[in-house]
Amino acid sequence: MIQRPRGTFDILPEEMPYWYKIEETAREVSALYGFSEIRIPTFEATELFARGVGDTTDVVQKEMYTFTDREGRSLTLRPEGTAGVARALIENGKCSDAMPLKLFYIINCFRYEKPQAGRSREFYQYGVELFGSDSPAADATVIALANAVISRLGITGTELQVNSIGCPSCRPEYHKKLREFFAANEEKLCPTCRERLKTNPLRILDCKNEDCIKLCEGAPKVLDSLCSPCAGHFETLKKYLDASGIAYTVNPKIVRGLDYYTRTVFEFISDKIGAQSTICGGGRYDGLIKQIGGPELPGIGFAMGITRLILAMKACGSEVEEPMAPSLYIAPLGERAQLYALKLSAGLKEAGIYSECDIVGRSLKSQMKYADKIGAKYTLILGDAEIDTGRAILKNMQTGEQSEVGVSDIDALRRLLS
RNA sequence: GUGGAUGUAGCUCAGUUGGUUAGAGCGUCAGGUUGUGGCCCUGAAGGCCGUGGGUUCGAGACCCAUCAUCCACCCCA
Repeated sequence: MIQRPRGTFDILPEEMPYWYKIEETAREVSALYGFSEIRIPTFEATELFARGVGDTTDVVQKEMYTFTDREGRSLTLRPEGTAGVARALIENGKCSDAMPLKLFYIINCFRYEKPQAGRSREFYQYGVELFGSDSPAADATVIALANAVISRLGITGTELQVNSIGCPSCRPEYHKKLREFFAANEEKLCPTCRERLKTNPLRILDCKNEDCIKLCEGAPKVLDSLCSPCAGHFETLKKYLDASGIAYTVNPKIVRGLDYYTRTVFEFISDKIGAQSTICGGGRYDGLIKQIGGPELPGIGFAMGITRLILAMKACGSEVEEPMAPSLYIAPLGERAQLYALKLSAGLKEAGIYSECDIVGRSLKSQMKYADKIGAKYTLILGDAEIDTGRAILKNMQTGEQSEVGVSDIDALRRLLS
């Protein structure tokens, strides 16, 4: 038995209603907000992610599926969508289009991580990117879109957390202050945080270690260290969110692990799906396009983990479409009837009626059982006598009622069934 | 990458202090007299007991390794 690779999963037919609902909702709401779909390659030049996502990040350092192709080029299975979308815009000259550019995508991504509830090595995300506006109104729009999708999916009890992590002009200053603060208290930090002190001191604020949490209480706050444009941006965003009636809490501890984020960062958190509780994560990335070789072009976006959405939908008892049940099951008896049944079934399908017909050669009793199991609304019993007379028995599977109907007129049959 | 728990039929699980041919329920398939489903009854198929070593006269049970799954850390969607 050859098993699927670790961290991958099969999406079985019985799960599809959830996927359909999410994909339909994502497309519908995106369209309402004026976002168009884009599809990008599954793999890209490794350098795109190294430069875009940032080569000090965990994602790039230890989680990428990188390989060399037959010509010796280094390629990487996309670990996220934003860098690829940004690349596609630059490469296709879209940066000169009318602004803002509003795009969404539904893709699979790959990260070499240890699997856990809500975390797999191949995962799916619905993401949205808005380029060409540095106004907090863009931030508010994107957050409103995320909020609308989540609520339309019937997911309740989520919390929106927002924060600002500053920009290239004020963040270094804050980093310096943080570093100084923690360096003075280094012996109180946990081992991983001592490591973070060198790599990314912002992350220390998010540590779950008790001693670190205590120490963080006295640490300089990001929001106090923002430059005035960043502070203004954040204040205005909050005002817009308030005006839109979108509830949020400010969490100065949220820090995104991707280097391209600037200013606004946000997460929608669910308390119902285990430790991987971020259902949607996003933020502003004003430097990204420039960073990967395009013009100066601000942007903001988010991504939602589809399997996490499904976990949350199930936890919330969100309703999804039932699988289609056939309107009619045709039970042929014998060779002649089989032939006739296939023809009849095809005719009904042409008329837009979902009908099933035995193709296994079962006994009538077994066929009845099967018709019941698949939820057929009616069953038509077809033997030699019926073909000769052109009239057969139609059984209503709910009431058990039987009546004789003509089988040569498909239109008449269709009317009977609907 | 670190830690904890768990691997017996398609699914959910039993399996006594190690002891003959490995069990149940659900599901699947077939029957329960002529061409009629749901309930009920009968029967069948389906397991190298995750894999590889070891201990033992004897291992599904014990030991070691390995793989996988789940949970948490980490990270993130």
